[in-house]
Amino acid sequence: MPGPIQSIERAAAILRLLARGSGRLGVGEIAESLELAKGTAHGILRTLQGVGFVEQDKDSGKYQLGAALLHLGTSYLDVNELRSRAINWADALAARSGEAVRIGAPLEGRVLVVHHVFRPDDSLQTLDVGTLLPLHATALGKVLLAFDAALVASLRGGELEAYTRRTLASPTAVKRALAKVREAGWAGELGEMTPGEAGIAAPIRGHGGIVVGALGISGAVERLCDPDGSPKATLLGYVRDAARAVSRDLGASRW
Amino acid sequence: MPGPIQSIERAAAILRLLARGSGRLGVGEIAESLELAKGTAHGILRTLQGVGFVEQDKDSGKYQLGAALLHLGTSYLDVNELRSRAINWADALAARSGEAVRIGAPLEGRVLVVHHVFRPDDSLQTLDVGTLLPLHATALGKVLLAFDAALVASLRGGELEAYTRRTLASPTAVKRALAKVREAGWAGELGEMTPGEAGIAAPIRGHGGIVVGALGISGAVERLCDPDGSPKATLLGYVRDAARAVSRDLGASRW
DNA sequence: CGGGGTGTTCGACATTGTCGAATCGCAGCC
DNA sequence: GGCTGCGATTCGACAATGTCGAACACCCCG
Repeated sequence: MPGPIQSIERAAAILRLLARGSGRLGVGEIAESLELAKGTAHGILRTLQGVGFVEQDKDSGKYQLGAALLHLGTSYLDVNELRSRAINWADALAARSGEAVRIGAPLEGRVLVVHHVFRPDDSLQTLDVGTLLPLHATALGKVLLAFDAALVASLRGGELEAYTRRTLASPTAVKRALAKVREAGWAGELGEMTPGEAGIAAPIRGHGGIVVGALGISGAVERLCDPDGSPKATLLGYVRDAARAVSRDLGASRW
Repeated sequence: MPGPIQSIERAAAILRLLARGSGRLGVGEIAESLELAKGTAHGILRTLQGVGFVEQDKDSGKYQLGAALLHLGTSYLDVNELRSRAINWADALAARSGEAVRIGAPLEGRVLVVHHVFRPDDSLQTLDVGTLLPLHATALGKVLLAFDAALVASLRGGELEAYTRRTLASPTAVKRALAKVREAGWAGELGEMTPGEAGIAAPIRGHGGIVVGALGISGAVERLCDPDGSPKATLLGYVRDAARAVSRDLGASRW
């Protein structure tokens, strides 16, 4: 059995590289980052440009992601079953809880937001669909970690960035937190990603009970938590109910 | 000078194929559509699956677009200068006009929506970012066609689908309409894409005056047009003002 | 239980992708 | 205005890879 096709893997690596940081890189930078010959990198970039996956700035010569990816990304949402099943429950949860709702699934060692319902008020909010959130510092992420040993194994200690003073930044602390999540069946997060913001999430299960995603709300600590820091029981109940409903829709039994 | 890398082009073709229609296809269907050997198609799919660009349904064996594309698509939005420059003007235009605002750029012979501001009311709306709209049946598309001869050349008569009874479905009709758009400097659309809905759009120019995108509003005919079917002068003015402002931000002079 | 259809695997080999070296283009500096 | 340096681009030899026909595996249906 032959392995994967090298040039396609390399092309994908270039696209992922361009999705990080400034998003604009020269041929030399790309070649160096991926340890490729400049001619090789250039050939791949020329082809990616031809198919619209990459664009080159005429002035600086730098490359960046191309427009064709936007359509592909959006088309992915159309076929994503987790999202299809969860949309209505997420809308209902936002209305019921009065908070922003997000649905996440694991991707590249982080949480990919596949659906985002704004908090139903007039505040200025930005859409998170498509963004990658850290696993260890979000309620969604902790849920995904708690029920996926392989995901935990892929998490390296060096990657436990401290976003705030409350972020769990040691493997031991994360491990302990995950045990509690497994026991409780939900995860909370209190000012660990953003100061003053809290989150509550519950697992979404698919066939056979495997956790395929997480559903959660987030908002100001004062609105989501009791003075002692624990999540408000009513909100927690809403989140778990919605997650269970989505799970049933996905074919999970008895969750 | 060697040509593009065949396997990368083929991989891109597979992804585009999966972005159409049902979005789920088997190896045989993909091989047949792209005139590839089944082994070849399978090898490419296996690699795309490995990098997260494709997923395979365990039950049916069908392939579909993968989660990694969502993140790449969203990252594209972050580096898209047209969108970056236009966001605030689009928000302002939505508030000012009370209608939905969209920004589009050409992609694969259609209009790619790169930004969408909802009509500022409580009505249920779906986000169009990432979707592809037809060129001939939308105000955005007519603007892009009017100022891009190559785009017109790529448009085939057979592709002029009649979405409503008012859609311009013949090359002659489209050509005449585009001449008027060039002369007027904006495009309108009246029930040609969706019955009862109208659109008004103006060109966004970049360096050297080249049209790089279009900015437009859309809504019910009664709100956008006078009884005689022409766009309301105030709304048209708002659209042109906003498009000009974005153009200036993009470095176009004297537009 | 057998047949049909689809996904997957294998290995020969022809074609392609890789990469070192050279060239081109452009900007900045003297 | 010319030269230098740096980054993008091109080229062609050739080794490595991607392709594809054939066979196999699996599953569903009659």
